[in-house]
Amino acid sequence: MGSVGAPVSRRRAGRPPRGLLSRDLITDAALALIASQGYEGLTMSALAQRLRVAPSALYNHAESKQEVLRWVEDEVMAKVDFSAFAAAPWDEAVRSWAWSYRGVFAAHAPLISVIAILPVTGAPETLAMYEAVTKGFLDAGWPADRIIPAIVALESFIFGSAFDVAAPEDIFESGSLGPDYPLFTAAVRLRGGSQADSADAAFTVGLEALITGLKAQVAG
Amino acid sequence: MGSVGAPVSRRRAGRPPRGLLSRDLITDAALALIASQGYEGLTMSALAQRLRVAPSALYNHAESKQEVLRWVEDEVMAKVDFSAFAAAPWDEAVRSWAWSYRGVFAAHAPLISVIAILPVTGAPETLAMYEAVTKGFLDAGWPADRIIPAIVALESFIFGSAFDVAAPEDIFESGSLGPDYPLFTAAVRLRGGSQADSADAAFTVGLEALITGLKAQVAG
DNA sequence: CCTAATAAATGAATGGCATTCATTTTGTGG
DNA sequence: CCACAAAATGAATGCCATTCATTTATTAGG
Repeated sequence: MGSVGAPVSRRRAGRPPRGLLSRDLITDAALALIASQGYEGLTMSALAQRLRVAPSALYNHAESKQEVLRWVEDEVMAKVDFSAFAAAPWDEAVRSWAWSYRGVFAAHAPLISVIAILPVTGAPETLAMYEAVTKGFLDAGWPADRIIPAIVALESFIFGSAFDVAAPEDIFESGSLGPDYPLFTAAVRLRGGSQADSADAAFTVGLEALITGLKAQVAG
Repeated sequence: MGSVGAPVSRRRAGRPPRGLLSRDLITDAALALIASQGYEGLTMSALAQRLRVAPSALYNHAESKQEVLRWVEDEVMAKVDFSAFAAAPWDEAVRSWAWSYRGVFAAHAPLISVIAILPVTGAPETLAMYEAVTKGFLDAGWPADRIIPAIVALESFIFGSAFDVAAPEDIFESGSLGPDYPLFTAAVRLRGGSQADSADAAFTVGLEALITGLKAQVAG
């Protein structure tokens, strides 16, 4: 081994004695990369470099970058806390789950456009969440045929709201055009606090409205 | 294809007698390209080809592809119908606007991640919509400081739902893992009709819940 | 224990992409 | 009329995901 100081001791071609890669190693490296460089930094080259491997080696384990993204997705989904559905009353459980869900995906916004149209097949963490949520609805007396639409509606709101968290401070600044839109401009001025606060406020408003409205639908 | 005559009569270098490009021409070509090839097909090369111009020529008019996307965005936003806010009662106006909004963006899902965090500065069509919506809320007796959060909440739901429209038929198919998640699998089976129908059903459920819930908040 | 098949690595392409730049030509303002 | 700005071409550039031939090691079968 490296007597020479070994700048980056090259590995010669050929299968190494013990495997250097696996789905888990790749997924972990991808998550670390995303955490430090964001989704822009997630390239197959960067991933390979972090794993001290040639980029082409990744393709012995993953079919494509899309597949790596799918692995990341399921791992991220596992961070969503749905435990409240096992214990708390329905509205409290929905509230707790939704806030956790939004928080997790606010840090992974680029995944949303992928995840929202990705079949859950082969994503056990995702399925575990849906199972627990479904059970929570059933236990609260929901008719089975109303559950999936309600979950989808909540998820849609959560995904949309996750984008909002990343919005810049001046998202509603109309600039020089302001005077042409006086009512809107005035309403925007009434927002207090930071963008994070505004996003939280909008999320609260929407989530509480959904909870109220859904409850009313199922009661009626 | 046709005869061999004049394959693509090359234009020689140098400024042409009359300009071949403009913001409007580029935007229209981009929209046409998106309509026929989707967002994958929207490349600077393809755009240039459609405009019968070299790719580098585009950069005399647009700073980047991102800028072209911003032009497209405002054009797309202009298709959203918010006219109901001028005449109809509040809930009917919200309903009409939201359905139109979702419909427009279902065909432009890749724009959502851009638009959701893009300042409205310099986007007159977008501002016009916000102004009309704000006026509709005010006319319905909403307190000014509650309007923006409510609009943001509705928009979040609309954006999230627009993704859902493009979801594949088998999005909730758990495959071989099915038996491990019996409640969820059973609930999914109760969905009738196509994915489009399911998406519509979820949108109806969520939108009506939001309308009910928001009305309750402002009344209370 | 040998051997054939398979798995997993390297490194050198490939082709597509957005973008830049030198160059050429033309329109325009002083 | 002339200098400069504007708008085109075409040839790079560099990054990216992905493929392929090649090499080496492990493993399964006889």
